[in-house]
Amino acid sequence: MSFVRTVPEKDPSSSGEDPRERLLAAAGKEFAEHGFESATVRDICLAAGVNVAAVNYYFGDKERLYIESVKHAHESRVKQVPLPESPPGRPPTDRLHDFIDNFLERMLGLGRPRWQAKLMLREMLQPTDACRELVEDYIRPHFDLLVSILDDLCRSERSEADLRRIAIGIFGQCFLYRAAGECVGMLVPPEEMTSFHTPSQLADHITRFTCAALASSPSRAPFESSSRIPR
Amino acid sequence: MSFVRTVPEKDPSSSGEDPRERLLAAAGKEFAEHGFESATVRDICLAAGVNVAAVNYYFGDKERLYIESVKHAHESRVKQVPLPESPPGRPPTDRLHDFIDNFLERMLGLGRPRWQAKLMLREMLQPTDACRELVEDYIRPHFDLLVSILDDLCRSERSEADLRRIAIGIFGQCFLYRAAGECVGMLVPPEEMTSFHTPSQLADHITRFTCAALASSPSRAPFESSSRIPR
DNA sequence: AGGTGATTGAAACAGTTGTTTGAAACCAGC
DNA sequence: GCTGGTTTCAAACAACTGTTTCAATCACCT
Repeated sequence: MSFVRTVPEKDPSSSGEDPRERLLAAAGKEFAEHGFESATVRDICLAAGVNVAAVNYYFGDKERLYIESVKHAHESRVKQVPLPESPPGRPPTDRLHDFIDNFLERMLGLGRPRWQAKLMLREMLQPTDACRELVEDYIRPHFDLLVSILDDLCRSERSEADLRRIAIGIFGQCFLYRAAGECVGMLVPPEEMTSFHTPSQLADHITRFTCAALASSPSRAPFESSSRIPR
Repeated sequence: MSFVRTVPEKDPSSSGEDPRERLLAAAGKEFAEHGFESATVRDICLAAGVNVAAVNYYFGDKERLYIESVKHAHESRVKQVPLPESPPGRPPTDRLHDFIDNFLERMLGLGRPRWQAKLMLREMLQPTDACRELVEDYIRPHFDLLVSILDDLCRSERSEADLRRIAIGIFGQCFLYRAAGECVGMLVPPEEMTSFHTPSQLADHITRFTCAALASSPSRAPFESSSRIPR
């Protein structure tokens, strides 16, 4: 069932720390789950174990609480998971694999708190004011690193624009599993899901696929649209 | 600004037809824009130009109106845009291009009503009961067709599982532009956006990229992870 | 014309929303 | 003990939510 809302329980970890911090954490989870409009301050305060008046006292109103919670999730995410660092001299092929593996692990891995990634995903799909900041601080460094790896990989034989397009394609392949993973699970047999679509298997596959495409030829071949079908 | 809600105006096209139909159309737009919980029946009825009591009269309650509007959008979408049909004898490479071109045009093209695709996207990201039906009726036929094209393309030299993984990768590349297009626009220079990331340019790129990867070698090479970096 | 059932309309229902209030409780420093 | 400021609390606020009511209106048949 999908129309029943899950009632947030008082988080056991929501005791001891300062209430402002607890509010930020609880708000992040609730906003990630329900979005800005549908998440209620009462649920957030219940989960944080504070009185409803606290959000007004510490943040003024719901909107500022939202912005602060997005920033907070974002910052703690950056601290937790730094950009992948490959040792110098490592071949570009392996550096690409390191990058994709790291990226997928962060998006799909079970270790980290899921709601942080979910909150950021929500921002990307329905951008609010927090989005631009998010992209510049968090997405772009990854993007630039990926582009530079790809540039090394094809020994600077491709244009910047082409590299960016390829990088976006790699993002997209990772992205689909994070955003629409449940639907992917409906398209693929279950046993295949657990054996062929784990983060590490996927990293191998995407790396292999990308390297194969880049290795084959500089830019144009082998496809050149022969005749276009009218749409 | 992103926190201000747009007030739905009475749609000029909402006159003449039967109110049940107008409700379905208005509901689709509102649900696509705001989601199930945040869309209000009053806004929907205002946009449809009917009384609030009509939703109870025709559908019983908000939830059944939602399910019917998703189905309705989905059905009219299937009628409008059939699967791409390539003439017999057309080489697999071109059939792949036809497919991707058609798929991208449907997701990004300006001709069709945007909210229908948006409503379906919303279902994929946060599946409700309508999702499974949506995947089976709408996504899977596309998916199966793509897999069969890929199978022809590499002359059945790859396993089903491998083909499915490649097909999902293609979906993902198209998907990213639809779901997070605004963020892509922040990563790429504006002039590049209009000249390198149009649906038809993208279709060429993705087709070329995929063909290059498939052409290079059956399965394993050229990447084989040499040494793994611990995460 | 008159009657019958389907449809519409304005108003009201109870419950929830974000926000505010003003009095308690707390916790220093004296 | 008391004092002054900070923090918490239950209660109330007006606005909005989905839903229901019931009389008014409409279209159609005899």
